[in-house]
Order: sequence, then C-alpha cells, then structure tokens
Amino acid sequence: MPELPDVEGFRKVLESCVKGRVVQRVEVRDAGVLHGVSARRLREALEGRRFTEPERHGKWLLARTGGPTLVLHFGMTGQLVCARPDDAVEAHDRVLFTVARDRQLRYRDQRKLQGLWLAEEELEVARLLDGQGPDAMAVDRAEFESALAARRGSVKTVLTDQSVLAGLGNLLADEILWRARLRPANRASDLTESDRRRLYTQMRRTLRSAVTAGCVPPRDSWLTGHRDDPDPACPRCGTSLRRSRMAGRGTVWCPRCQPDGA
DNA sequence: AGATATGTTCATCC
DNA sequence: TGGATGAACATATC
Repeated sequence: MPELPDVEGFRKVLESCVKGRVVQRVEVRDAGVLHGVSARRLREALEGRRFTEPERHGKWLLARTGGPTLVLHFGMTGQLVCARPDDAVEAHDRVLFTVARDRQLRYRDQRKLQGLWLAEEELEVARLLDGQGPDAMAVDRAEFESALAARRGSVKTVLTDQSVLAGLGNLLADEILWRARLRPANRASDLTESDRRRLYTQMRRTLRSAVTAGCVPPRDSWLTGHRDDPDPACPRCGTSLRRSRMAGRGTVWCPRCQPDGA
C-alpha cells in the first residue's frame, strides 16, 4: 500500500488521532518490527510524552514528541490506524499506543519489511533520513529537472530511486510516466526539456489527486485501475497494455501512448 | 507449487 | 563509480 500518498494519509492519522495527546501506554505485541530499540526502551521513552506536529519525508513518517522521535516506515503492507482500545486486536497489529481512554493508535503490518525506530535526538533523525532525495511533493521544478538530468538510468528507475526523489513507488511511477507519455525504459538523461517539464507537471497533478484520495486510486480512468486486469487495455486509447519487469518490479505501459524514446 | 505483491538493502557483475 | 540485476527480508493471495 504505502507510497507517498498513503504515508501522507498516515501523517493525517497522527495529526487527528494523537497530536497534542499524552502517551499513556505503549504495547509492543511483536518486537520484530522494532529496529535498534527494545520494547522496554520504547515504552520508557514514550510513555508520558506528548505527541506534537508530525512530519513526513518521502515514505518516512516522523512522530515527534518534543523529546525522542518515533520514526516509521511502512514497507509494502504497513499502515497506521486510529482505533479504540477495546476494539479487537487484529493479527497484524504490532504496536499499540494508547493516548486516551477511547483512543489508540495502531501500527499494523502484515509483512514486517520495515517498522519503527526511536530517534533519541535530532541527529539520529537526520541519520535515518540521510540519503533521501528531496520530497516528491515539495521539490521544485528546477531541482527536479537537474536531479533527472544527472542520472543515466531508465526514467522509471530514477523516479523510484529514493535518493534522487523521495516518495514515489512502483504504482506512482508507472502512473506518472503514462500520463506524461514517456516509456519507462527511456533513459532519464535522454529526456528533452519538454519531456522533463511534462513529467514534473504530471507528477504534481498525480500526487495531488493521490494525496486527496489517500492512495494511488485504482480508478478506471487511471492506469493503476487496470494493472490487475487479465488483458489490460489503455484507458486512454484502448491499446493493449504491455507488461515488463524493471529492477525487479512489475511495470505496465501503453506502447502507443508512450512511444519509444530517441 | 510457483509466481506475484505498493519497499529497502546488500551482494555481484559489467 | 554507476548502473543493472537478483536475492533476502516475512507473509498472503492468486
């Protein structure tokens, strides 16, 4: 699930569910999601602290407290849900944060590919986010264009490289490239000035809608709405979509709308 | 049984 | 050094 729009949705969950509230109890049900911190230390560090304004960078989420910062990454299946303490605990609820008699934040994750970190100080936050490129939502046109121009790899690989641009995942990259009419395998450094401008514009538009939806919506008019069709057709021109694999990730594109570069 | 899945990291080869 | 590829991580579903 989680790409930038999903994580932005989780940031809003933090904002509405726990911001301004004091952590009353931390319950670690599966310490396998903790990185570099014990369940005991996590509890000691957070119980009694008040959550402040949460932040997001790319696919990383920072739950700040004024003291230590809880840093979250959701891998492919993680999510953050606002529940009530007496709601039944689900199989994949890994850590529970009770912040009121009727409010409990839950880190839920099936596959445990990523998880939670505790940054005791700002320097550790910086260390965890070290190597992340500019956030895809916040990057300006000039920065975006120069980041792309400097890379020789395929444009899809570059878009999903978190050290170039933070936040885009597999679905978003395919969606944006389809809207910008660029073939994923084209080299980023071969894009023309107008290709790059179009790509930036479409990235913004796509992100705006997806953030509103809280995910990359599988709408009929979007490429993403057809990824799982048995014989997918381009929602724009009806041509059969092509599938391939790039850097180990399933890639979908329209051979007609997204012409071979060069 | 095997392939696939929205992520990241590490090893390896060119 | 960059870039491409594949495996690994853990688990569910088609």
